[in-house]
Amino acid sequence: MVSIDEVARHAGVSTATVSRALSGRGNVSAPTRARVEAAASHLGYVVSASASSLASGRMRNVGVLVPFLDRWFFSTVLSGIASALMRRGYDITLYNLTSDRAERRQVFETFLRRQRVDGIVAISIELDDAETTLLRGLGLPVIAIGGPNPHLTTLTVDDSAVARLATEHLLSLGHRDIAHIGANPEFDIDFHVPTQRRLGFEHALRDAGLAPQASLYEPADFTIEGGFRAAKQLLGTPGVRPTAIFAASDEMAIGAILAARELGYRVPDDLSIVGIDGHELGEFFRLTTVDQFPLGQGERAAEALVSDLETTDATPVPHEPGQLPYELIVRGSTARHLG
Amino acid sequence: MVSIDEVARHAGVSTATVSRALSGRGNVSAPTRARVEAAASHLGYVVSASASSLASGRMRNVGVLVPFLDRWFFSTVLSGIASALMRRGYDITLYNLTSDRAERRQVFETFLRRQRVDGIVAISIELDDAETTLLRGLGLPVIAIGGPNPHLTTLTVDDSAVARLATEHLLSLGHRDIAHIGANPEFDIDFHVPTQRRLGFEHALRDAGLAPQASLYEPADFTIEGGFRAAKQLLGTPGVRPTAIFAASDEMAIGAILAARELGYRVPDDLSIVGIDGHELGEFFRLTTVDQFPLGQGERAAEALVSDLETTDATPVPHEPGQLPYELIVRGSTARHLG
DNA sequence: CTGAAAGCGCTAACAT
DNA sequence: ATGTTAGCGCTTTCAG
Repeated sequence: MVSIDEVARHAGVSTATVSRALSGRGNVSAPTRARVEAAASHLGYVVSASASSLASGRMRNVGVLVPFLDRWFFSTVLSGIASALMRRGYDITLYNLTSDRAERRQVFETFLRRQRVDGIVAISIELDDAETTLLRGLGLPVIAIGGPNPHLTTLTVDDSAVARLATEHLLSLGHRDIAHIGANPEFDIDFHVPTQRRLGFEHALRDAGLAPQASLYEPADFTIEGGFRAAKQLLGTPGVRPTAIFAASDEMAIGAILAARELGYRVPDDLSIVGIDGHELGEFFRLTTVDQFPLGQGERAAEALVSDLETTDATPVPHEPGQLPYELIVRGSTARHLG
Repeated sequence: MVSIDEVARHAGVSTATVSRALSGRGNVSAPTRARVEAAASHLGYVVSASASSLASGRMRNVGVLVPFLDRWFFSTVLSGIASALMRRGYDITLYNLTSDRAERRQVFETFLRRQRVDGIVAISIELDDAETTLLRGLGLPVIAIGGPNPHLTTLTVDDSAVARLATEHLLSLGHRDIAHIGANPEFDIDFHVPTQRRLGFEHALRDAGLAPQASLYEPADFTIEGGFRAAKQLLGTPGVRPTAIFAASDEMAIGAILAARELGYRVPDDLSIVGIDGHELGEFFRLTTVDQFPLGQGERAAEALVSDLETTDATPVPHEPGQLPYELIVRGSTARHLG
């Protein structure tokens, strides 16, 4: 591997100047910089990450914490993060936090403490107190996406407002018996996103003078299959039949569409279905949804972190939480209820 | 950050001994090692990655090249790689190779040359010659998954055999007019996987004494939507109507199932459909498929790479290419054709 | 604007 | 089995 000395020799300057010219920190005359750059690219020189990091304390690397790699939402956010960081010249180190407690501890106690990263982006991670403490103890800037964590700088949509918007869309179409597929009100108290969406749903109902009906709740796990099962349950059970379904994720909404079809309901004629997220398959299924632009969320988070990192001020830029955009996208899965 | 000196002081030994005790290289008496470990964990010491790398030349980090982050197959393979590497104590840095030529060059010419990784796993990347050369020029062990690249050590299923198996399944059920959704025979010559699958399909047909019929080919892009469109086309066009569809990916097969339903065909009664991959939604759609166990592929590749890395022999373990397992999973999307 | 030189925190000979 | 010490390749004062 060609090292900085060779470049220095070729350019007829000291290694210090090469370092300055290539990193852009410190003053170098234009002609000198040009010579150095020429020599570097001629020799194919690239700064060694470990040597540079050791000397400077900067890693040019950010860690990303994800709970799942193979779910659309997470991989899409990750994709946004990756492209933004690459543009800024940062590497990205991936930490897949499984539900295995021991493995998770490992990540916090060992992997993240190797001083490999300048900062961390955490995607929709539900951290327990011990983990939050360890994370903060790293002394690194951390930006969380989704599911507000009071102890971390968080970038998130207002999940409650998003759900309210989706519900109000249904209400404005004349629906009154609206079912809810999503959080289990009994067990999911710790999971912010599902719960916030459920609360937003109920909020909208109450604002319209309607009381939530217990029989119209069906919990599901945010997958297509889960949504399918829940919708079958909802539509198959005798009693009050919903004219619309609010699904707390697009994947569940798609499952619900499939279930409705299978039972012989026409969507949206017999049943309206709305989702949340902005899933790539939404268009294909003509799904009305509230898009939260996950790709953009990833990009924003990455850019916020990098600004933080590259801001020399002692005071980091304060990010006001919760102000991510969302938008109702009306497609073909919802229609007026003429009751 | 606590450094090695503090640990040495606490344990009453030299830094060299601490290094040896913690890394497991070199001899340390059991009691000394215990003291060192106690001191380290007491102080919360973790070796600095950059210092260790600079001194040893080992990074404990592998780079992963992926073309897409948000497609099921790739994120599943990635997931397998991540869990295997984490178990072995390796970090993983992610390089998302987009189709943007300039960005790709950046990855090969800068990112990968920072000496941040000990080795590379490339998932189904179609590399041009320049890129292959740059990759080999890194002097790092590289393992590719999928789409045999003659210049790289490759782990891949025999895509042609996989496709043949899927096709033979249909033939054994009595189907004769089998449509093909997948590679575009004219334009996809450079893409190994689609092409190999098409060849396997044709191979099986010929072995059964059947000639491929041009009108039963419909190219698609390996997505659900693509499969949907292709199937509509195939089933809607007057002329020879296929009794079965071979889809070169599960996602396209799922799209085809949806298209068939929409047109009023019952699957499998009126039309059999088979896919390839082992997609997580396969069970939900009762899709007959040939599973190639992508999670396991990722794990295997990671483990092969790590063995390579940790083998002191000059001669790296030779991996015979192409011998990954696959298995026909018969579910409900295929049935006998009683012609 | 540029150079000399002292580290950054660890590992790996080489001694003992 | 353990200690001593010379780097690893860069960045960053400090001088000039």
